[in-house]
Amino acid sequence: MALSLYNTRTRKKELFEPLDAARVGMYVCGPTVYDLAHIGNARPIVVFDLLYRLLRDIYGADHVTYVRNITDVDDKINAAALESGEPISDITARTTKAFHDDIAELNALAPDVEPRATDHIAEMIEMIETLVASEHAYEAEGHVLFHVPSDQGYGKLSHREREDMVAGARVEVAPYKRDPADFVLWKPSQDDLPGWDSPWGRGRPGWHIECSAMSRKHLGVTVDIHGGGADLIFPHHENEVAQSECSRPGHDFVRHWVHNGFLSVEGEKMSKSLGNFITIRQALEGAPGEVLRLMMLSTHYRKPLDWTEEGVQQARTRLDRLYRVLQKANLPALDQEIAISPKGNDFYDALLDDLNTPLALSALERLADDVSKMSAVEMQIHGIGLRLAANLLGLLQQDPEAWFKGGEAESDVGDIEAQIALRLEARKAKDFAAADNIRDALAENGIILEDRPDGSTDWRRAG
RNA sequence: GGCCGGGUGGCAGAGUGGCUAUGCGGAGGACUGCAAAUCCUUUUAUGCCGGUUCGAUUCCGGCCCCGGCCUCCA
Repeated sequence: MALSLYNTRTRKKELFEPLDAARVGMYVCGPTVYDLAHIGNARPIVVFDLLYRLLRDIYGADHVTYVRNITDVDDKINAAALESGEPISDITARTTKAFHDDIAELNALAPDVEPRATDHIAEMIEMIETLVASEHAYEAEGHVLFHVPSDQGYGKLSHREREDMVAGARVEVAPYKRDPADFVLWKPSQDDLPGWDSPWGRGRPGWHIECSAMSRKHLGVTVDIHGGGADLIFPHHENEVAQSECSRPGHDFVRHWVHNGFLSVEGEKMSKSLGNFITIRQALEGAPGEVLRLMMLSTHYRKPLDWTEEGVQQARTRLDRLYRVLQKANLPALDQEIAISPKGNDFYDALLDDLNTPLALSALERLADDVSKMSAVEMQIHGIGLRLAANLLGLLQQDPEAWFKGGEAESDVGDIEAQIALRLEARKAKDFAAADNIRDALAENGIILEDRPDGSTDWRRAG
């Protein structure tokens, strides 16, 4: 079985065939660094991280290049700086750091290249110049605009007719536009805002041009996969296609367009006005990153995902159960270097089928169920398979002991064990009231006891 | 209005033209001093109306809802 992916452009699930299996490229639209990332931002991070892991597994880690940009020049950043007085460079540096910290908690691997828009101004200007020279773009009042009617193929990604777009336009059409659908490639910048010298005067790039320029620079004229949230299909990705293909006629910009569905919170669209905006950081206060990751993967990536407190709890329970099997299997320590692929089973096939993670998870849980019923020797062997499979999803990355007991300060472990010893003595003396008091006191501190059949007592931290 | 997704058991969420995942939860039982964990058993579903078919949740048509996008929100 081979990997197939849904392609937004053709609206079909297609066999994924890279241009060159030795150099598979994937570009994903990264964050604009003006504020903490929210759980909606986290979805594409997790989805494309999974795709990255899968591609590495299929083609070899050295043959896949994952590029995810950082947008560090944007009007929203300017607005944030104006409001807080914090220098723009401080905002972008601080927010980029926070972004990295947050998504590391979600077990997202770092991309191979993480280009910044401000490091690629020259490439953008060059592309714009090409477009102007070929009359796909024009200068007007210091702006450079892409002339949409000059692109015969415009609309092929989002499947929109130009007339519809114009009719539905909700923003005033700038008077200097030749056509209402024309969009900005370059715009003049005030002295107090970031700007770069260009053939059209001091200015800054439009939103869409950066991804076109950076994708080409780091992955070539044609890239195998370009991904992002479904809301980017139009206008962002449509415009990227226009710029890229008109500046290099005869070459496809992207072979497979992959878009993840939107995320809502407790049934409502996440928005600042509704007050249901959840940052990754806030979500991490309520649950470990792996739980959030499992939650993300519980729904197929193209479907809407409703983020609920109950859903997070369910994910936690599911993950606990998997870790319990791992704990029981008593596997040797993690060694990522020996990671072999769990190919050729229901689990892997589910992932190959357009990243069907809910189905893959069900296969994983069936496997876990089987493993938990095996003999100790078998359990070690098949337990490793279980862990490898989960690792492909970016799950079960921790040692089970650490999962159940880690977290808070390690210092009180001795105290917990002392209390357990006291309780055991009380139980031996049939003083169950005293024993239960100890257990209740520990429970109040988030420590749950589990008596084993052999008479010993284990403990774990409550989620 | 245009385009795109959805409507599955108490909840989450897949597959599938007939054998009806998986998880969470509920119920009963085993184990336990009692719990916790584990194990066993168990309950309930395919928005509405037609059509195709021996048979549809799955295919087709219509309808009703829900959500997203429609120029800078992942």
